[in-house]
Amino acid sequence: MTATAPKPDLGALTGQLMRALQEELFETLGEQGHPDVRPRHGSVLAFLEPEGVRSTDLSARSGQHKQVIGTIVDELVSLGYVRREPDPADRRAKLIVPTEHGLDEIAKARAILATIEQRLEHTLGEQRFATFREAFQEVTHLQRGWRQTGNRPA
Amino acid sequence: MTATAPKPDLGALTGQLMRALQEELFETLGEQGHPDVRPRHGSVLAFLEPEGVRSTDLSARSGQHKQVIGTIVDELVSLGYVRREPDPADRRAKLIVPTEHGLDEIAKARAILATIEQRLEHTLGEQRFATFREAFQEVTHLQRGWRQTGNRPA
DNA sequence: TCTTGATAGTCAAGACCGATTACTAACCGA
DNA sequence: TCGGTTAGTAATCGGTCTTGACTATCAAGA
Repeated sequence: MTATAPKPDLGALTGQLMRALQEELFETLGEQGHPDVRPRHGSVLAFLEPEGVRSTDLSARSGQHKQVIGTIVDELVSLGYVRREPDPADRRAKLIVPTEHGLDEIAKARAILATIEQRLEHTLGEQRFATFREAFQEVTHLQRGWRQTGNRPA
Repeated sequence: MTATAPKPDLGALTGQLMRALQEELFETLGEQGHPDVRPRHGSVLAFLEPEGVRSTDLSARSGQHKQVIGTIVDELVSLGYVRREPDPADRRAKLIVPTEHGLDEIAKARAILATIEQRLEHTLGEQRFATFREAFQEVTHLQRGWRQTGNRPA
């Protein structure tokens, strides 16, 4: 630790936070009976619903290509976390439905994240954390739309 | 856009923000004469100093394994962004020193990030953004140390 | 001076992950 | 029924991190 930069840029900061969150989440999940879920599986598991969700919806929600979603679902099927069911409303489509094991993972992952947030809330203070949380959400939303609102004159 | 989850978890949020930041940063860098820098190069370029920095320091600052830093430096050397110089203080060590081209990239990257931050500041309001920025930094720092402060009783 | 343990950097193999292109089957409106 | 669109799959490629091992050097002490 020679000398820490006085003001790390937003990009570096975000990358460091994501890595740190992933480390705690997946390490703890491993200790709680889910040692074989990996970060990329989050693109499916984090957006599932008990009744099932279409691959295309998962793709839109997570921002991943639908091909990537396809391979992730393949893995999760063979690991016993989800199954594919035909969508009664559209014969082309399939619903990705969580199994019992999948529902357990989803619940545990949410609990771990909630614990992390509570720890942060406790340290930062309730008011400060709530403000941060809200601003974070808004910043993410804004930045996701930079192509429209940003500096695209010419 | 079927139905957006009411409160996306901190992990998903962070991932989305990072992706959005990367898109704008590297797309703009490409338009400004640096089309061949990629996100991973940030682990070196974002932490460089004009006088040079050791690989080990870059590793510690970025959180990447030193082997990864080594390959990134290889790439940046062949792209003309940095060069390796012997460290006069330690014959084992080498200093990673930015070239003119590298200094230009670093300056432009910082300017782009600064522009993004200014845009966010303008939308959120000066006070709110400053609070967010500060809390973000603290949250990242806290989460990076979860192994010490976290729930590690047994 | 000689030893010993730690540190700087590199090599090599393997696992992991996302992007791209192309294709089939089914939908839907004219 | 024709034609454009959408859901999902297949196959491949390039990029990225992880792990373990190894060499050279340093630094501290017997």
